[in-house]
Amino acid sequence: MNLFADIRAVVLTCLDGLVTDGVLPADLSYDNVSVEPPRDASHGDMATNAAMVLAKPAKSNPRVIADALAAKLLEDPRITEAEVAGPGFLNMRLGAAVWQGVVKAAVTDKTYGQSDLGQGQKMLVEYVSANPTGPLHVGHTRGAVFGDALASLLDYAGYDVTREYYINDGGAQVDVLARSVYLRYQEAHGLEVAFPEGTYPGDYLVAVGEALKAKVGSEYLEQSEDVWLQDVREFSTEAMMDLIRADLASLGVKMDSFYSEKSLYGTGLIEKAIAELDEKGLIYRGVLEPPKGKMPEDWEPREQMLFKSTEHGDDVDRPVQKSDGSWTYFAPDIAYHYDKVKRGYDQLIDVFGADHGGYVKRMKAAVSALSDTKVPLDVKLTQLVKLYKNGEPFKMSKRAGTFVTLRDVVDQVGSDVTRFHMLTRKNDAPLDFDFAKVTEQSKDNPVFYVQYAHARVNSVLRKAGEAGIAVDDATLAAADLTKLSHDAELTVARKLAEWPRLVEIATKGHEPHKIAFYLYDLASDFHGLWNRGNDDESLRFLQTGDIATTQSKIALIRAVSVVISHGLGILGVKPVEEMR
RNA sequence: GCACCCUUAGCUCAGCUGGAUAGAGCGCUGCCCUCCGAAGGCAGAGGCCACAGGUUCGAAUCCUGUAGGGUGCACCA
Repeated sequence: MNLFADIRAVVLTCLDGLVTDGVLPADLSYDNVSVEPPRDASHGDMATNAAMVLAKPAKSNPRVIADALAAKLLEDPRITEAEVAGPGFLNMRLGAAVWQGVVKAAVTDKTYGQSDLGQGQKMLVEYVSANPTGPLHVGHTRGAVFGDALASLLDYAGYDVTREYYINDGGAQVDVLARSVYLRYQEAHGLEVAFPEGTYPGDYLVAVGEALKAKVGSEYLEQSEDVWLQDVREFSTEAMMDLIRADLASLGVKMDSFYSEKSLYGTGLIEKAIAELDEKGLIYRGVLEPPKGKMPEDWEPREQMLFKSTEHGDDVDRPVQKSDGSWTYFAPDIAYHYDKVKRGYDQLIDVFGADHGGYVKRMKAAVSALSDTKVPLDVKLTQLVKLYKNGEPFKMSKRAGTFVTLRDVVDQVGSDVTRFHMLTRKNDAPLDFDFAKVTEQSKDNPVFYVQYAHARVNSVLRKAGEAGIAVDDATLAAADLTKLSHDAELTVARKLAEWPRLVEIATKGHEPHKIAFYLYDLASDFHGLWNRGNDDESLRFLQTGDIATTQSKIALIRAVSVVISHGLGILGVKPVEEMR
């Protein structure tokens, strides 16, 4: 059930009626006709722009159309008022029965708010995809939370979603990892080692070195790199992926698949992807212009194999092979996305850190070329996380020991708080993360504000149960909701009615933060109603001696807790039963 | 030099495919617990939506330009 969609359908039907009446010409497009909540609630419950949108193509006056439309709309029993305002806005008010219906739907329909928007389309969301060379840090955390919530949102809206992690285990950085682990391995054997520039000195590799020792004993000691490198590399990346999987698990992130870059090599997939581009005339040999402005010291013209990405919206063509004939990092990425297309996904989403912003256009160009523009790729960039401690900003630095890992964050503030907080900002805006503030339990902290609302509902249910009033969902579904008639109560129902619409808007924009903001608003309306009970006893949820009224009021707040738990579920946050 | 993102109240930020008098939290002022959890609520003050043009019935929203901030820019991933 989506009330706004329902009323829009009513409006469209009425418009057809106006065509029959000769007020409007036939074959007008209704695409731009919208039905939405007015900015100011005093204008009514819903407003439509139909008359203004159609006036021009119909060569008519918006007010004439609006007047005629208003008369037609009033024939629908749900619409109690239809008033023309301003230049041609049509404001509608809906009867209490409509809002009571919303409450009933939220309590009884387990799928309330879910949508068939996605039509079961196959959607691949790739996120995190951090190099397997160490633990995840705060930046990855934001990408993980964002990607995960986006995937859940799409799932909720009817897409068939796959969550995937791309393991960059094919490049030079895993060789560096292997050498670093080898040093720890030597150390485990009691040797003095130094960590030269270009190796990873992090403590987290100590255990890996010891594990390697446990596995191979002294076999690799005193051996040259070509003997052990491959084996140690595999051993180390596996260890790092275990670490990363555990990190993700601590945040409640569970991938459907891990896709290895290395697995692309030797299968001919890269060659095949490049050949496919070649067939489309998008591969050629050439020399790129030097970059403007900032000329690298060692720049010299080199002939390379290039991808004509400019034909698909990029600014310059991109190299797929180095001058020595080996692949650039871009080539396996092309092959990987080629594989995504071949696996039959209807839409792709990549979640990258902001430092990969320069990579977006070429990736889109590649997917556009490989899918003949049929498969859209949306790239979402997550901006930097600025860390604060006691109000003081501090920079992450491996050397200074202020490198903040995902685990640090989750251990200190918890998964729920981390996730919610990181979703209260648009993905493309920088995020402040203050360790003191995010753990604070007050109105200042949206997580607790929303959870408090949920807990309060629970508290009332408990109290009602103690008083011997049945409040299970079946009973509430049968409650006499006509008793819900006070405007303060209907205001909450109106907010509940927006939920399905909001899900669709957030889904279309790939913007899970809208869910977080909505939940805050809903919680706010609920807290407001709660406090009205202080002054007006008739607005308290528990009405002594009047079970029917109590049950109707509890149905309303139960509906609130249902929607809150759905919403928090999308964000990956657990609704709490009581505050501690 | 080029590309992408950002600029809205003192601070941190929302603002839907363009819609009516631009919203919230914090901070500031003042109120509300013999009453379902005050971890909450109500009210007040506070804005030239960076700037300049354009598009139209109508612009914080779309387009162009300017200024300021962030990020990234052959043979690294």
